Amino acid sequence: MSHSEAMAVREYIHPDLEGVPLNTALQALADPARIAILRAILASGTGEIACNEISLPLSKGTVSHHFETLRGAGLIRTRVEGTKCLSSVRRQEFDERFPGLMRLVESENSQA
Amino acid sequence: MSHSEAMAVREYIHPDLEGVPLNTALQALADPARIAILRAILASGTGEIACNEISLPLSKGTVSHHFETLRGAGLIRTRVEGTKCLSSVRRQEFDERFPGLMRLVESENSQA
DNA sequence: TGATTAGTTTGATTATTATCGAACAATGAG
DNA sequence: CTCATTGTTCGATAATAATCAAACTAATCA
Repeated sequence: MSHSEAMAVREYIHPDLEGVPLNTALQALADPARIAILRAILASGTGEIACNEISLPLSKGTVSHHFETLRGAGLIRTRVEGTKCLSSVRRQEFDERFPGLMRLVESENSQA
Repeated sequence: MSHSEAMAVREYIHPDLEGVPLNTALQALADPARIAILRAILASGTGEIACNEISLPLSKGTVSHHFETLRGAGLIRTRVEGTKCLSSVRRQEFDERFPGLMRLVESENSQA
């Protein structure tokens, strides 16, 4: 492909929270791996985390899939930074849409 | 079987809410049919409902399974009343364990 | 330009969950 | 006792969802 041609820059779709059904949010949260990802982001100093920064016993393809699911449910926002993609929790928006939900994820630190 | 022999009376197991992991609760709630059942109970005048009183496009075997799942997650309590089994929402206990969750189920009246 | 890093996508496989119909069990009514 | 009602359980199937490995894309670096 020529150097001067238009090159599709990686772009992420972030849904409007108002359009996210409760069921979608609950389904996204009903997986231990995704809960672990959310907690890792929340626990990070910067509030942002890259896919490969979180250590889960999963292949990178699977981790990418979980990030995608969280994104689709309006739980995280992802931006491109060089070669990596930093994700943050859409805390305020999500809280407005589903009050109390994220707080539960945050406060439960025992089991899955 | 003789009339005087011990007859196993239908008995339901209701878990202690403290022992219910967040993940179990979320998974139980991540199904439109179960959300519909909870809403039907909450909307009923008595606060109790029998399996067959709720009209869903599902076989009775499947409905029974969903009630069982809700029971296992500590969301409902079921008692035997004659030939029917009346289920109610364990509202207060559930609210103490997972503040805000049931409220979301209750307030969302649009989609799934 | 070539190599490296980070993540995505695809295709296939496995695991889990939902679902049904039919058989079964318990209770109450005739 | 026999029948009707209400659920449960079982066995099988269908539909989802999770997972991996490998190929691919983009961006940076040397």
